[in-house]
Amino acid sequence: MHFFIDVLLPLPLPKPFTYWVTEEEYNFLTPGFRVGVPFGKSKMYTGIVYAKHQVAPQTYEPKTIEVILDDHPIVTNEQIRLWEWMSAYYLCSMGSVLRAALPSALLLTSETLIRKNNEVEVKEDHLSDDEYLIYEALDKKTLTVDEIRKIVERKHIFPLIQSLLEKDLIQSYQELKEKFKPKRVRYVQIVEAYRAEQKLEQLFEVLNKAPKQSALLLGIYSIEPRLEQWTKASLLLKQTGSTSAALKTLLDKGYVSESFFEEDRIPYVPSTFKSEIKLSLKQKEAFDSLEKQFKNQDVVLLEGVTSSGKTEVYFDLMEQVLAKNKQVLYLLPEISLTSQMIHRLQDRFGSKVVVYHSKFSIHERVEVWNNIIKKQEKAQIVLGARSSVFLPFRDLGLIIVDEEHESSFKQFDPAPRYHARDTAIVLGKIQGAKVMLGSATPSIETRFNVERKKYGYAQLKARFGGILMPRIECIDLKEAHRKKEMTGFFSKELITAIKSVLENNKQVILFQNRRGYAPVMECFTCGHIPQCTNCDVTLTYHQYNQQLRCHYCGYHIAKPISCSACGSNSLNVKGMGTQQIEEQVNELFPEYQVARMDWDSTRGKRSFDNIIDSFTQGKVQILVGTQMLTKGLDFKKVALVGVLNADPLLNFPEFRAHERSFQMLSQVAGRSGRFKEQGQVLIQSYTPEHPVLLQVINNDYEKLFSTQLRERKEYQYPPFFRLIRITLKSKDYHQVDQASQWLVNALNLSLQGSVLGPVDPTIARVRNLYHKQLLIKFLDNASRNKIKEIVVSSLKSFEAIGAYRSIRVSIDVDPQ
DNA sequence: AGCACGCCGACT
DNA sequence: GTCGGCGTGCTC
Repeated sequence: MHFFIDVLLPLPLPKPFTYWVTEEEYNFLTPGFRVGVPFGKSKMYTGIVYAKHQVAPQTYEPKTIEVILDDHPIVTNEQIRLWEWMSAYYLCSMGSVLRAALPSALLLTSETLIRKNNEVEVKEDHLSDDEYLIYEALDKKTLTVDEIRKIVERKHIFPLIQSLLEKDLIQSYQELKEKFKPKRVRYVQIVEAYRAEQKLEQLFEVLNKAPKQSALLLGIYSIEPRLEQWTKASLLLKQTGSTSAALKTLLDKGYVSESFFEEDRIPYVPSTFKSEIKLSLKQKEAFDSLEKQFKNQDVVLLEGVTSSGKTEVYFDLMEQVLAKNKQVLYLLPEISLTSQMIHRLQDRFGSKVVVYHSKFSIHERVEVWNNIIKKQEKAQIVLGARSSVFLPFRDLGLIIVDEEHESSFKQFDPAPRYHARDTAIVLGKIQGAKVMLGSATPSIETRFNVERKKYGYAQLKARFGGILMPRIECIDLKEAHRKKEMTGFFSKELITAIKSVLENNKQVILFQNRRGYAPVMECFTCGHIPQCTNCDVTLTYHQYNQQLRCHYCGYHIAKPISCSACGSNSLNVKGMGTQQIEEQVNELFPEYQVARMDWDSTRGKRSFDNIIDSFTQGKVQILVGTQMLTKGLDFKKVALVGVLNADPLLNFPEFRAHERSFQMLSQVAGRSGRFKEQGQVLIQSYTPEHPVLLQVINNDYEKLFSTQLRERKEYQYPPFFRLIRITLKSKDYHQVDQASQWLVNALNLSLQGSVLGPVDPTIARVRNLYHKQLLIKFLDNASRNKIKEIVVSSLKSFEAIGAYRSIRVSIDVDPQ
């Protein structure tokens, strides 16, 4: 009898790989176990058991597995089902899904180590210089391949190692390294023999000339009078002000013993929730309506304007699910995961909340993973960014997708290019959990699904505490320029409004969308703008380090003094970056403090929190920033929001541009007047009569929705049509040009001309690769599976063409 | 994804 | 000649 397992590897392979196992291993293993398996020439990989069977492969001889890494499966069956859906829906390999799903610390790979063979005598004159160098270095310790590379300062060292192996002078072996290490904390206690009162007194006498050691013993007693208990060493040292040297002496003398205990990296946070906080009438209505909707629907949209207190409604809903002892997943876009939000949730639910997102260390992620799979109480609520849909939930009762319309829920690169909201809905189906989508400005797709009764609907239309919606006005930049009423980027009206707000001791937010307004350097003489050498983009000017940078490939040069095209010295910074706005604000309002917040100025989480703090505390009166300041933040004293130019947003060449503009402007506007008084919003634009601006001013989502539906239908876009975008990349423009034409033709044979392109994307060359895109459009009610089958089979024939072999293909289902 | 292999141009 | 570049194909 033969026994086999199919193993998923974290590589973009088309299917699982089969390995031999023993009968015992076969009986022990189930899908979801981690195994270490040999793969390729020398590598060892971590894989996940996908299936087990007794069918011997016909075309190859399977290898045996190296090791079983855990005593229980670390992936649930439900997760594997979600992975299967994702791989089929987003047209990517299971391996890519696996790689995205597991915290990297759980995916160990092996390292090849080289050691000296001491059994064999060496005749040194038989060795080349480099060989001798390696051989000598191995005297001291075993080396990794990388270390050897450094020693001989050569790139290709395989021939050298090969030759030494053949002479039997060295041996190579593989080592799997566990990356995750539980945090171990030192505890101490007085040894049993000295715990009795008498003995302890004697001990103090013995130590009367060692005051530091006595102090430590006293310290142990004062922290934990029950001497049979353990005392945390770090706490003891801190409270007694002792050094670890003194403690070591006590340990060496045998008066004290030590032990290490595993401890969580995620600290315990007590809940400070006071149960008398009750929902307002409006909130209660929304809550009841949600409950009612969930009786018949698995997915419900809660449409609630900014400041309406959606969060409190979520919290009460979560409370109900927790009472049934089920888990809750609370999804937020990455930029909304601010400490403000985390603290609010922890205040209410204490240590039941865990946070999971990209800023977490790989160790913390594994801890979260383990706590969830073990269904620990301390991980009952997961607050996380899009990748938290991959966590090993046991018994999920509710998923909340807040800011449901946010495009950052869609992963762009690398595969799997999944949308966390849509994935959450599938996850909800697999887990039997209800899904709540929350937004002030729902995506057209979601709102359309409400319309056609696929989703339930509830709303919360009044701002909490009866705060009025802000007063929004547009300022005509054409007019302002004609009347010569502009100072830099600021119209007269905006300046007056800012002045009046500041004089009333209130705060101002100035919003600059980044799109289209990165600062560049331009030559006044010839008009040349420095370009990236690897990509078809202009280089962006960064003031803080005086560099020109490419945002696509990272290429950078020092700020040039003269123009590289004509040699003149008349180079100037152009474009409206937040930096220049900040400078102009400084000139216009020198007596007030300005802070700037964008991806350039806000390196790291700390400086982000610092800026937020100084603004909330009123140390700063004017905040200039990009969309990152519109998310998950609550400022009480902001009376005016200024949008410096709405046009690039409105004119962005993308079918969602109007929807996006509405969402962004509404959200920015919502920052104004969050407390008692009505806020003011001023939007500068060259096209103040633009329909979307009117919709924003009137807070008329319904109008936006109906207009968008009409346009989307007419131009064949979601939600009526579905999109799949295929991008081909190659070093050779002609090759990619021909190849993309071939692929369009091939696809159109089966898809009756519904494939558009190929076109050059806005940025046609990135990292020296030329891009071509094609777009497949198909009716929403067409057979999705059939179309995807056609795509897959066409790509298979494509890859079989030798001339196109070096072309890289990526598929984006439901592109943003 | 690695990683080795094979073929090519640029040098000591 | 040899080193390193890059394109190609395979991995149970």
